[in-house]
This record gives sequence, C-alpha cells and structure tokens, in this order.
Amino acid sequence: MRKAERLNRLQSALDAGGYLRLKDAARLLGVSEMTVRRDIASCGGRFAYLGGYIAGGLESAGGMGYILDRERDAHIEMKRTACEAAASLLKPGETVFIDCGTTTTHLASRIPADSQITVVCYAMNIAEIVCKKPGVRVVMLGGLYHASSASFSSPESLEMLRGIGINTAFISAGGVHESLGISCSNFHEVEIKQTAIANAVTRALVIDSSKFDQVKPAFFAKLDSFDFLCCDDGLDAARSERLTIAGMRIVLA
Amino acid sequence: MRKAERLNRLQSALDAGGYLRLKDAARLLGVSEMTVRRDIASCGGRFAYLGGYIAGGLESAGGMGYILDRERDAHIEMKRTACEAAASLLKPGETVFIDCGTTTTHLASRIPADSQITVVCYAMNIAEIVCKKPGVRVVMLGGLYHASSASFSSPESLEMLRGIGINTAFISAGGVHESLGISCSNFHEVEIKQTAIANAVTRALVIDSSKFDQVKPAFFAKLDSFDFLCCDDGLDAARSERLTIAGMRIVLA
DNA sequence: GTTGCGATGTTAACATCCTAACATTTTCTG
DNA sequence: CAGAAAATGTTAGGATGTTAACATCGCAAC
Repeated sequence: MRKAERLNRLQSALDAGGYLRLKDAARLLGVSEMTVRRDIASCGGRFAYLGGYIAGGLESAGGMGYILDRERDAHIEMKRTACEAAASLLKPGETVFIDCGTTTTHLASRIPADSQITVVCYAMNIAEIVCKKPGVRVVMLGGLYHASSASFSSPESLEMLRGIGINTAFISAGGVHESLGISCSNFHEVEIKQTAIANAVTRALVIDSSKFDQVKPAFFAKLDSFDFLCCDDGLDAARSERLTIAGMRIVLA
Repeated sequence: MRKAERLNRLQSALDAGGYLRLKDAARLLGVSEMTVRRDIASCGGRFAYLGGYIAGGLESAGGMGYILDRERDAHIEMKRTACEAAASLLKPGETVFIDCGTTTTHLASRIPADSQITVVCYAMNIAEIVCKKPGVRVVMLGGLYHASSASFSSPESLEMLRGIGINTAFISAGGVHESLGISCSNFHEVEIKQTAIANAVTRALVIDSSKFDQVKPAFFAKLDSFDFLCCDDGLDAARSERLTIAGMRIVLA
C-alpha cells in the first residue's frame, strides 16, 4: 500500500524534529496537498497537524505525554512559580542536580544558556531542555527507561552519581507530609534522589503547594534532609512557620 | 518589563513539549492575540510560530539542530533507504544497539511500537524517538553530553554496555574506506561502538552510499568486523562485489 | 497637568487554510 | 476486459490566520 510508504517518509523527515509545510510535504511525497491531509487524518495522532504545518508526534517529552498534559493544566502556574523561586538559587559555574517530574522542567528552562552551569539529570524531559543550551554542560544518568516518569535508572548510574560533586540538588516530590516524610510515585527514583541529596552541599525541595499532606508509595527523605523549600505562594502562614522552625528556609518567587 | 515575563510564561508552558493555540496563549497571558503575535515576533526564533499555533524552540534533537538540518537535506532520502534495509534485520523480542548520528534516527522510527524490542542507545535524538514507543524497552547509556553528535559518554556507561547482550548492533559511520577502515567524527564514540560490536551476535553497518571512500578522524573498526551492510541503492556493482567477497552481506531496501 | 512615547487593543482587507462535494485515475476482481 | 471500489485530484465556499494601519491606554519626564 502506498499510503503507508508515504507516512513512513513523513515520519522519517519529522522524527529528527522540526516542521514541514503542507505544501513542501506534498512536493516531497509527489502527491497533492489533499492526499497528504487525508493520510495524516487517517492515522490519527501519529502526527500533529497545525495550521498548514506538520509536526512530529503530538506526545511530548519521553512518552508520558498524556499524563503530563492532564497534570500540567492543574498546577502549571504553581509549578512555574515554585521554579521561579528555585531558579534564584542557581549560580553561574556551579553543578546542580535536577530531579525528574513535571515540575522541574520549569526550572530547567530557566537555566541561562550562558551560565556555565553543569546539570546532572536522569529524565528525558529535563535532558531535552538542557541539552539545547549551548553554555550548559549536561551529565545524564542512564539506565532502563521508566515511562511513568520519563526517567532512567541503573546501578552504574548510581555509581556515576556518587562520583559527582553537587553544589545544589533540586529535588521534586509527589507528596510532602510533615511527620511521615517526603514521597514519590516510583520506587526506582528513591535511590537516585537519596544519593543526590547525600552528595549535595545544598539541598532544595521544589514543589507546588498542592503537594502538602499528600503521600505517595515511595518515601525517600524526611523534611530535615533539606535546606530550602522552593514553593509557590499557596503556602499558608502556619505551615510556613512550622517548616521554618524545623530548619527549612522558605524561598518564594 | 512585562513582555519578558509573558515570554517566560510561554516558555514554561511549551518547554515540556506540545503546542498552544494562539487563542489559548492570549487567554493564558491575559492579553490580546495581537500582543502575543508581537511578543513572539520580537524575540525571533525563541518560538516556532506555525499557522495559529505556538510551538517550543525550533531546534530539533538535542541541540545539534542546525548541523543536522543542513546535512539532512543532502542525503535524507539515501539515509531513509539505508534504514529501510536495516529495519528488515529487526526481529520481535530481540535486543538491538542503535548508534548515534543522523542516519540511525530513520531506523529508530521504523521500530514497531508493539515489537517488544529492547533498544540500547546513547544519543538524544535516538532516545527521543524510541522512548515514545510503548512496547519498546529502552536502555540509555548516559554520561557527559557531546552536542556535536547529541550523544553521551562515560566509563560507567561502557561498563553497563559490557553487561548487555545484544542480538544486533546497528552501527553508523562518517566514512567507510575499504583499506583504511571505518571512521567517525568524534573520539568519544569509538569505545562505545567497539564495545557494542564486541558484544553483538550480529553486526550491521548502516550507511548511505555517500560515505564510501570518506575518512573521518576517529577510526573504530575494519570492514571485517561487520556481518551486514545496510545501504541505499547508490552502491555500485564493483564495490558491492568486493564487499561481498570480503565477507559482508549486502542488504538493500 | 500635559506632553510624548511605547505598549497594547481594534478593525478591516487580504491571504491562507480547511472541508466537503464531485471528478478523475488507479487498482483489484471476476 | 468490464465494472466496482479505492485512492487521488480538483474545485469552491466558508472559516481561520495574517498583516498593516490606526485608536487607545498607561506611564514617565518635564
């Protein structure tokens, strides 16, 4: 069948990234624009079709597209604000660890391209952002891919991480409970987060205020493991005071 | 200045991937569509603007965007064809190594999503493709990022690779010279390619025919290291015969 | 204040894209 | 080879995006 062949060609041309005008795609494939339209419509979702342009797959970072989109709409503004606060801890020339998740992407994108910062990460969505910045050095901890958080894990990566000195570790979490501790959804993240925390001079917890009083299956730290809490302004005064007394410095945007 | 703030918000919303309608962006930022247009136009290139939609940065895979684009135009059809040939060596359930470069992306995109294949890779542009496929297991070799080939390298990754059994290694090259050997542009790739070749049952060289008689700075193998040559149909008969005599099986699309 | 400038909003003419209906070509089948 | 079905091409009208010109607003300097 000819249609499949055309779709493969399109995919090849788009996988590497970038966009294609409908017009150019039609010429490339040697068919009319209408046929290209029909091809794309028939394999719904394989391509994103936006006003005269064809773009690669509609899923975003590393396959966790849909989950990410849902969650994004909910707290995106709070996450953005929390990361604005976290970004104030960035210093040129330093080495930082950036955790996985949907929150930390906002921090990654705030790293100035010319800051000579070294970023240590283990998630696709973070790597996709920082690898594009010319003046930023990137160390990726590899291993087996976990689609649920678009992250990698392996014993060798932990070994690599142990050999890296970190100025500031920016850790995210799925739940923060004042007495039970701090938790995330995926067990494979626990060792990585703990190692990053152990190797860091400064430890910053980056969360939006919806995470308080939540608990996820995998606990990885207590509150006193952190020096800073980077959060949006949804943090109420009573909690803020308790956390400060517990030794955490609150950082708001 | 307010414009900068709006642009930051846009960036945050788009970094994670995906697209935004102009209309939605205007609502999100609380300004008119016209203002959003002007913002985007003023910071030329930070966003891609396509027919009513705003997309993230225009650079593609892992920062080697421009180099990639230039090269892509040149040999894209040949590379696609070579990878069509290579894809015929894929078997469900197997473990394959996929090399870095602009050629192998076409192979990566041809891996069926439901094939239960395990992909071992060490480049951003490959990972970006295979991580999106639900039925594909991905092992990423991490390390320090090299923008020139969008790839990673580290001693620990080599260690990891040594522990992985590979059914078929798909290796790319920048130059193939019948007497001098096979070479690539980046020295850090050499050890990885050699280890992958050493650990693989079947070794396939995936190149387009423009690579013959070329030489790049880093040699990594001789021709007899490979079982298969996956190539486009630009391979002339005389060379094809010589290579066959040398023990290589030629695979065309 | 008011004057001027930059930023933002509004409108209208224009270009482009999208959809559906129909025409044509190709492919398959008996 | 005929006929049907699928694929592809063409056209036209409505919808949407684009651009430029002008109107309005807010702020800062004098």
